[in-house]
Amino acid sequence: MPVTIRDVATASGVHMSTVSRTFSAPHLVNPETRSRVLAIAEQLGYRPNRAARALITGRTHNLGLIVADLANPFFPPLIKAAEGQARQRDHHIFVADANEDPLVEEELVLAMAKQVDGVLLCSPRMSNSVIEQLSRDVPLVVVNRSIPGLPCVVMDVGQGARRAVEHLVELGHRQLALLGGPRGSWTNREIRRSAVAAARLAGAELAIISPNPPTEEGGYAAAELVVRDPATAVLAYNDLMAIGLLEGLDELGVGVPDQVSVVGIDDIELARRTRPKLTTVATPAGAAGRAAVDMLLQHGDDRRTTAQAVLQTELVVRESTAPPSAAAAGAETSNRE
Amino acid sequence: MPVTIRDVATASGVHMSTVSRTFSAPHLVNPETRSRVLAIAEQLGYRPNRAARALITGRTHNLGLIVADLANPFFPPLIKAAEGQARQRDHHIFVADANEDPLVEEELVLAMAKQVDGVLLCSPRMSNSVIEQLSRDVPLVVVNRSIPGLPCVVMDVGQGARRAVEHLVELGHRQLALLGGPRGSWTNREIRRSAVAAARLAGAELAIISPNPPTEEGGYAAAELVVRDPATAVLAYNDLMAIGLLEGLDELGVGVPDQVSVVGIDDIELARRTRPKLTTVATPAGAAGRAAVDMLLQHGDDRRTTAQAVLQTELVVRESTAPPSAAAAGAETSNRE
DNA sequence: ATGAAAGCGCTAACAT
DNA sequence: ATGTTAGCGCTTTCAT
Repeated sequence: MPVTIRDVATASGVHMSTVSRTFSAPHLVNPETRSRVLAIAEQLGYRPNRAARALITGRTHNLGLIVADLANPFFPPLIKAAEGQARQRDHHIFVADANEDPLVEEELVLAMAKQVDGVLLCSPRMSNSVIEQLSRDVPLVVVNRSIPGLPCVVMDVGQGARRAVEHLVELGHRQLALLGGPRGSWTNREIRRSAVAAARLAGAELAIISPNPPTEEGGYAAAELVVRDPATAVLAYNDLMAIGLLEGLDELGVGVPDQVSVVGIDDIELARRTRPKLTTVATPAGAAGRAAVDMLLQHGDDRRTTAQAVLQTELVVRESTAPPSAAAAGAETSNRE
Repeated sequence: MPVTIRDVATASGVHMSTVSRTFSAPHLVNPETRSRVLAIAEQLGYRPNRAARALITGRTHNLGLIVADLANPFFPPLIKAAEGQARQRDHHIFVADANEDPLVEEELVLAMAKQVDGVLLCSPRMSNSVIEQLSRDVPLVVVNRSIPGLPCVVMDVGQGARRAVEHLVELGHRQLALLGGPRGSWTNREIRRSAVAAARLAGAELAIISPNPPTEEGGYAAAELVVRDPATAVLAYNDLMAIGLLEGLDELGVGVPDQVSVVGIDDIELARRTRPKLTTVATPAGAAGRAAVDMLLQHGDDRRTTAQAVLQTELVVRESTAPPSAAAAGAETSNRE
């Protein structure tokens, strides 16, 4: 039923190889023949079978993209940017959701391996060694994680976390809390490391509440813990958690930023729309997606360069941060009511 | 570099075909040989090349899934459910984002055609005829749209819209507005049709504000139009728009539900978290994803049955709807201030 | 139970 | 500029 290269060949009275050339190396075929073949192909509705072609060329013109969780609004902009970039380079992107599960992640890479020219691993939860292992089967570019020897695209969340802490300290906060993300997250470790260092440097205390699911629910559920802590300001692993925290605090009657300041990370679309609007560390998701695609595509030609792109982040101050209130400040000496 | 079936054959001292059988028809091979081959394959890290296998069997064990917009939170639950179902059936799902663009959509289907056993088209923006055309190249299941002769999974949004209108009327509203979605959306037409009918039946007026981008921005931007309209209650094309509208109205100092009631459609996660919590028509996205996968998979065996699954929707009343206020009710006779 | 051979749709030398 | 041939990695008759 599907029309093959052979059908086109017979119908246009040339050999298969000529039809093949018409598509993959047009300049090698007589213009007249070419247009005739093209016409027939069009008329027959012929479409080259990319899978069959890949079997021999070794290039599928497909890229795989695996994300930890499709439902996290941080990813769609990254994915869309990657798709746009890939399209420009005549490639297609197949997305798959790993469900925050390292095993699923691994299985997906293996399943994709032979059908794509490379895989973008976004915020992988697998161990470094598993990723290194996998990278022998298929070219990999890792996003949101740094692994020595592998091409990586990371956002400088460490710098972002530092800026966030500095911002809070400048406002007068001395008791901070960090709402950590999931285990196995490189980003989480980076944030914690920088936040701890920055707090120490500024002479502020930093309580760590961790691990938590990197979701709104996670932030929402953590609201109680935050309230029990003497912290007057909290930095969350990502915007989703920060937003959940906002809701949780509101539910508990704790005013933001009056009683507690909240900072997120990512600057997802929604961060502009909360009440109060969320102060957050903007990460360039779109740029990361494009960079990752570029690295994957050029990595194919030259397997030696394993560049590590570091993208800058930026603190966006909105309404969820303010100086600690007199009431809260007093809590350090007197008891809370 | 990649290890092939031939490598395994030589290493285990049997013929390729035996290795092949070990994987695709284990019962046809001697248990001893089988375990030996399996051991060697494991040790060599052999993975059958699905693409090569597909060339001959005609089945890739991959499914394509194309969504109108990955950034719409309505889709992730559907996608995740579809992936789960596919995994159970030993299939993988490749997702792609059509960017609300019919042309991109078509291109994606064509690109996927030979690499998947079928494609799930979610909320397609293409014309019926284009879809019908494409369905000759690759098995298609359409979600959120009804096309005669094609297997479809639709949510009964018409019934949902009717219930929403009835709910509003029961509360006492007589001036309603419908915030429509994008052109080319089957769902949009269904909603409009049912809402109009239900309003007429109930003796209420229904203004139609359309088309709008089916996004938060779309709803936000429409707030002004809503305020100019005498309507005391509005039904939005989806939750995203309803939430945007909530924000827009808030910005304009219009209280919800005190001055205007708002109803969404979809019941996305976020709808539970807005302030006020959104009254909405819940659509069973997960069930739709699973049903679509099932249809696609059984459709492969039996091309004649083109079932149309209709999934029920349900009105979820939360806090964004209330009786019209005296002030607003008075606006019909006196002038608004 | 296993081997031999043909071929899926296509491309890539190598001829001519 | 075009045809011939071989073969990518795998499955599937058909023999044995």
